[in-house]
Order: sequence, then structure tokens, then C-alpha cells
Amino acid sequence: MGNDKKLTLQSEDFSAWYNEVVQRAELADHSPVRGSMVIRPWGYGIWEHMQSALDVMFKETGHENAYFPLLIPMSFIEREKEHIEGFAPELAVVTRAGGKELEEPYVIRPTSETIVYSMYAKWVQSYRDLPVLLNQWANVIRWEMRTRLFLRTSEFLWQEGHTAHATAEEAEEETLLILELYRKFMDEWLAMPPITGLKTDSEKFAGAVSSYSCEALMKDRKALQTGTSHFLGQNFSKQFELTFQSENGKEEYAWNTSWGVSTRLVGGVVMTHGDDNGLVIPPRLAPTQVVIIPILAGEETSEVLAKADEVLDQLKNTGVRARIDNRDHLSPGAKYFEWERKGVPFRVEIGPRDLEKGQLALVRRLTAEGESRRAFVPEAEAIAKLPEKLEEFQDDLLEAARVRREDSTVRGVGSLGELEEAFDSGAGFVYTGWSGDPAIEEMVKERLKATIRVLPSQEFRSVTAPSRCVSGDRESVAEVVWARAY
RNA sequence: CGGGGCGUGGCUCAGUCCGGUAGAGCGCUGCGUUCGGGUCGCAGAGGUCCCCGGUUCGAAUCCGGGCGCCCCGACCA
Repeated sequence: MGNDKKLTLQSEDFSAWYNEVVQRAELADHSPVRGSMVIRPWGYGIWEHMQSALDVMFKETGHENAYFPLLIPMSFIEREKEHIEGFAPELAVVTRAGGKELEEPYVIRPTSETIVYSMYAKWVQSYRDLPVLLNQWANVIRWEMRTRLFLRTSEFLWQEGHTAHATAEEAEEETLLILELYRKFMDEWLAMPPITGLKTDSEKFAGAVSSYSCEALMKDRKALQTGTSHFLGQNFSKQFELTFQSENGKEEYAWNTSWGVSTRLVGGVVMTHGDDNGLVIPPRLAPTQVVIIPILAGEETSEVLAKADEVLDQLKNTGVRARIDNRDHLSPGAKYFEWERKGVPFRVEIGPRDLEKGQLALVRRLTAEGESRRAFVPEAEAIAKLPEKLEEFQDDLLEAARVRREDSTVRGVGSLGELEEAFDSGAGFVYTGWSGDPAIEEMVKERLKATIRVLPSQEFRSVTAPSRCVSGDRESVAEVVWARAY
């Protein structure tokens, strides 16, 4: 990578572009431990904005935060059969502590269902104790074979919600409520509009009855699973004796859900909005929304700096996250490149000429085709309008992402040949019929490297449901969405 | 775990074939200069050449062994 001034072009090597931009925008760096990363302030700042937005949404829907421990007894993880089968290869295990071999090894949580539901079992006696609606913000470890900053690291940060309900219907409702909450969050905050739907058995969470997910389309037209919401049925409550006495006095097993999004979302934002100049951060997530670059020139330097301070204060008063870059060893041009690479939505330049004319130079991170990059706007007007310009920018990013998604969506594909052709000509999401046979999934994955991302939720389905399976010879039981995925 | 590649200043790499006392660009420090799209000049700091062993008068370079990392495939939020 080096300090070559230009990034690898997206069109040349998307994956190299991603690695470079993550490091050179100072989002994250590799730690000495293979596969794990240090999240730097710029990247963590983005995550913090995601966290606070989600946290509000969780609380608005009746959830509370709690914290469960990092270490889980090995026997807990082993309790649910599919759960342990799914996670066994990627567990990190503590066998020694206090200078001695432990009697029972501890697993570093890959997810917390087992410890959570074992505790719920203690707390829940009666239907009056339900529902339990908890979330935790935590780190987890899954020993992945191949890792990439943010997208797949051995340790990552996430939130995991865990709920217990008296009825299956209520738990299913919760699962879908969260799926919709995630979707809204991704639309409104990340400007990364996912499609949603049900996972096939081969892709669902180990231990779930059914899994739903959000699937977003990256700029290279590969899908990224950006959030999951699981209906766990009574699988865990049966293993951990999570029972309650119902209204009619009978002892029953509770119904559970779990759901999560992770720091992977940061990688998703990078691949959804970034361009050849670097990151583009949606304003609502940007640690700095407006950077002020004073043009320092000779005798007017102190006046320019004073004006910059004044503008900073006024922007802060309008609720804009702004900062001044007054480093004096860099030329203005060098700063432009740096902040563009870091994806700051707007830049304000203040120089002697602007002082004279009572104006500010406003530069948007993305400008429409043919539009001039730099707009000179009267100072008061520029400050007053920036909040709405930021909202506009946010909206434009969402719209552009939607258009990209729709433009690379192909519907009504009726045969394996057409499916292959679609991917060969650069399709992102491809909709087909499916017989429900996992062998078809397996075969397509083998041949085309594409998988069924979801059985789409109602609003994403095609107007006319496909009647035949993509494999040709059988009837379709459900429409499915195929994509090459991360 | 299979297949490929690579370990040399902070970073990217040249030097290795053909052994002779270690280089470039970028970055960093200081001073000056410049400042509206990656300023320029001068001076400077910085390296157990991944590790261990062998061959040799002499090893970054040759030989043997080890370790680590990256990329491609099988697993995954």
C-alpha cells in the first residue's frame, strides 16, 4: 500500500481499494494478533454514532441494556446440539487461569444465548415475569480462518438482543419487529438500504428455528449480511429449563429471540458509499460533519483564524459537528485530500478573499456531474443552510444506494443458464423461483459462487411470483434472492 | 489444512541470480520559504537485512532447519 498518494481504483481492484481506504482513512489497523484489529478514533467515532442511534431505537421499543460475562462454561455451549455444531470450530477456549489448569474450560463467548437463557431461567417464574427484553453491547470472539478489517475479524464489537416470551406468536412478532427496526436504522442512518427476508436452513443461525436477515448491496455488487434476527423457538429454553407458570397454571417453556448487528456495519458503509478519492461518510454517522480549512496567508493569518473560530462556534450552535484544521505545516491542498479521503461530508474554506467579501467557500464531498465543486456563499447563509445541506447529502446517499441496488437487481430469472448469465453480466441481486431443495443451493454455490441470501419479505417480492424452480424441472415454493456474498 | 508469494529504516520496495562492510521514494525532526487542490530548499535522525545453525578471509546475498505474514480455495456477523 505504502504512502503512494493515490488509492487503488475501485474498478481496478475493489478489495485492494477497501484495504487501503480503511487504513489510510485511519478507521482501523491490524493488531499484532492475527485476525484482530485496532479500531482507531475515526472508525470508532462512526461506530459510536451507530450505537447511540440503535440504543435509542431499542429503548423506544421497550428493551433495556444489561451485561453478561465474557467467559462461558464449556458445558453451556455444548448443551444445544446445533448450536455447538455451528460454533465448535471457531471457539477460543481458556484452559488455564490462576496458574492452574481449570477443571472445566471456559469458552470466550462467540455469542451469549447459553449464558443469557441460563440466567433467565433463574429470573423467570411466572408469565407475569415475561417478556424479558434485554440487549447487551459487547465484544465476541470467533476464530475465523480468513479475516478482513471490519468485515470479518476474530474479535468484533456488536449488540446482541435476547428476549423471552410467553407465546410463539409474541416471539415471532419480536423477531420481525427487530428486523424492521434494523432496516429502518440502515436506511435512515447508514443510507445503506438492505433487502430483508428469511434465511434458508443452510444459512440460518446455529440453534435457531428461523433466521431473518438484512442484506445490503455493496458497490462491487456483492451482498453483505448486515444484521440478523432469529426466532429461537424453545430450543434454548428447553436446554436451560427456562420455564414459567402460565395463566392457567401450567408449566411451559418460554419462547426466545436473539438479534444482532456488529462493527461489520462500518465496513458496509465504506463499501456502500466510498469512491476513488476515499471514504464518504453519511452525515449522521460522521464524527466530523464539516471541517473548516483556514487559508493562512501572510499578514492576514490571525484575522482568518479568528473568523474560522467564529464560524466554528456558530456551526456548533446550529448542532453541526465541526472542527478546524489549523495545522500550519500542510498546504490547504494537502488538507483537502486528507479530509476527502476521510469522508467528511462538507468542507468550509476561509481565506483572505472571503473575509473581504463576507463569504465562505463551501465544498461538498460529492458533487453532481457538471456542478462546480466550490460554491461561494454569504457567510450567514452558509452557516444557516449547512444543517439542511447535511440532511440533503444524507438523503442523496440513500437514494443513490437505492438506485444502485435496483439497477443491479434482476428479476424473473427462470433457468440456471439465465442465472449464470445474470451474474456474468454484473448482476447483484437475482430473483428466481425455488423448489425448496437444498441440493439446488449447493449446486449453484458450487458452480456460480452465489448463494440464496433470503426468501424476500413481502415488499421485496416480484409482482408475479415465479412458478418454476430455477433448476427448471420442479414447481417453485418460494421466490428467492441470489447473490455473491461477503 | 491444500496451492502460490513474501520477510531489508515508520511505510512501499530495490539490492539476492553472480558473496566485498546497506540504498531509494514516501513519511519523520529542525530551520527557512510557501499557503484558494498533494509547496519548495537546506540540514538531520532512523536498520539485530525474521530467527538459529552451516559454508567462507568475508553472508542481506550461498546451504540446512525453524518462525511469521500476505494472497487464492474449504468455514463464517
